[in-house]
Amino acid sequence: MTGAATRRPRADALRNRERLLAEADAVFREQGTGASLEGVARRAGVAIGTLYGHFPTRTALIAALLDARNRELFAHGDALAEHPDPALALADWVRAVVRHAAAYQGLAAVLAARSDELQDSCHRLTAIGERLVDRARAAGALRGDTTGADVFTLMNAAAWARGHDTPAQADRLLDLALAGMIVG
Amino acid sequence: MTGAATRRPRADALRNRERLLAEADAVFREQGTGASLEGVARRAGVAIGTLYGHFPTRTALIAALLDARNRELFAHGDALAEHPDPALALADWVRAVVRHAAAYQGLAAVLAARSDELQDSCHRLTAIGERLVDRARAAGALRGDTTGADVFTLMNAAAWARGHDTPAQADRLLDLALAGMIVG
DNA sequence: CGGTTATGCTGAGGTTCCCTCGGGTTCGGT
DNA sequence: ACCGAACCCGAGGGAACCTCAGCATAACCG
Repeated sequence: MTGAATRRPRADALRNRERLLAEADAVFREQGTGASLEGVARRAGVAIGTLYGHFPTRTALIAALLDARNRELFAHGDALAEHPDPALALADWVRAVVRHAAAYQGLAAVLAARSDELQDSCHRLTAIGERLVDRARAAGALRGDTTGADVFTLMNAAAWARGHDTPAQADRLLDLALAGMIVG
Repeated sequence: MTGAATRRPRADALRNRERLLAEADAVFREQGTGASLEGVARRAGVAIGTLYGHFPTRTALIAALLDARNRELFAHGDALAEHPDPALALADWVRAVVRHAAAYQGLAAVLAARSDELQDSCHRLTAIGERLVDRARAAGALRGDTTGADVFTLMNAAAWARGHDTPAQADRLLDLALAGMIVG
């Protein structure tokens, strides 16, 4: 029943998938996540139907792009859980995620929408954040009743600001909010 | 040369303009600033060309909508300049602008783009903010080198968060950032 | 009040993008 | 070499954007 002895995926399918991911990454960096998918397909030398065959949804495409790059971010987050200074660790984490999420303009909005297709990435992300928040709180380094949700909102807002203001200005906002969150 | 003895504007033009503004306000509240302009025109009982005749650009339409409602906001801001507690005044101002800018989802992005069509509204807005910042700084209520630009960025980011998260969550973010900005 | 003229309205149409789907193609397996 | 599944193609129907040539009508004038 379950032993479906599935056939090896076709070589051209793999090629096209990689090509699409590469071009989508480039286009989204240039024009944001709202860019034309027909343009992506064109640049990848592939028909539009092929793109939809691999990625039924814009969000699915974005999710695939993120998956490919999340390993190191997660590794960094796990390492930070051992960091001697919980407050610094949390701040470092937030800044890392913001830099990551600002890769494509418009990504923050996609993440904030919390669609099913991004559940995996988001879940892991919030789990790490939650853990760092708990540790910081235990160390008495958190002001008031700051929660993991607050951290998530802050990361999204800062990532959004990075795409609509100068990065330097967005970083100032981030510093401000972190100063309000973390007891010096 | 300049004495062109211009003719009075047509009554139907004025009617259509008002109708368009009213429907645009309703539609933008429901669907955000990205809503279909053809839908707005339809709801206003007017052809699409009429809409473009009055408002050559989506941003121009938004600017007209804001103009109509900015009087009270500006009045509030001017009143706050006399408030006995400069820190409270600044916080109040930020919160008021954020509530205002969250009327339509997507408005924050439009404001952050700083197009010429919104120059008037934005200029006045930042001027009031700058004034309140200066007063707060003079009273020693501001942390570090916080600037008017920081306040502007914060307002935008918070307004964005309001449209993409729960308002309550966005307000928590705002409180956090204000706590980081204002010396208790 | 009718005529004149500027002002404003209309809606078809060119363009871009979205997404689907039937038919043709190509690859993996034998 | 050949079968069948897996995959690719691209036309095409929708929606929205924006323009523009021609028509309608409101303001002005005598």
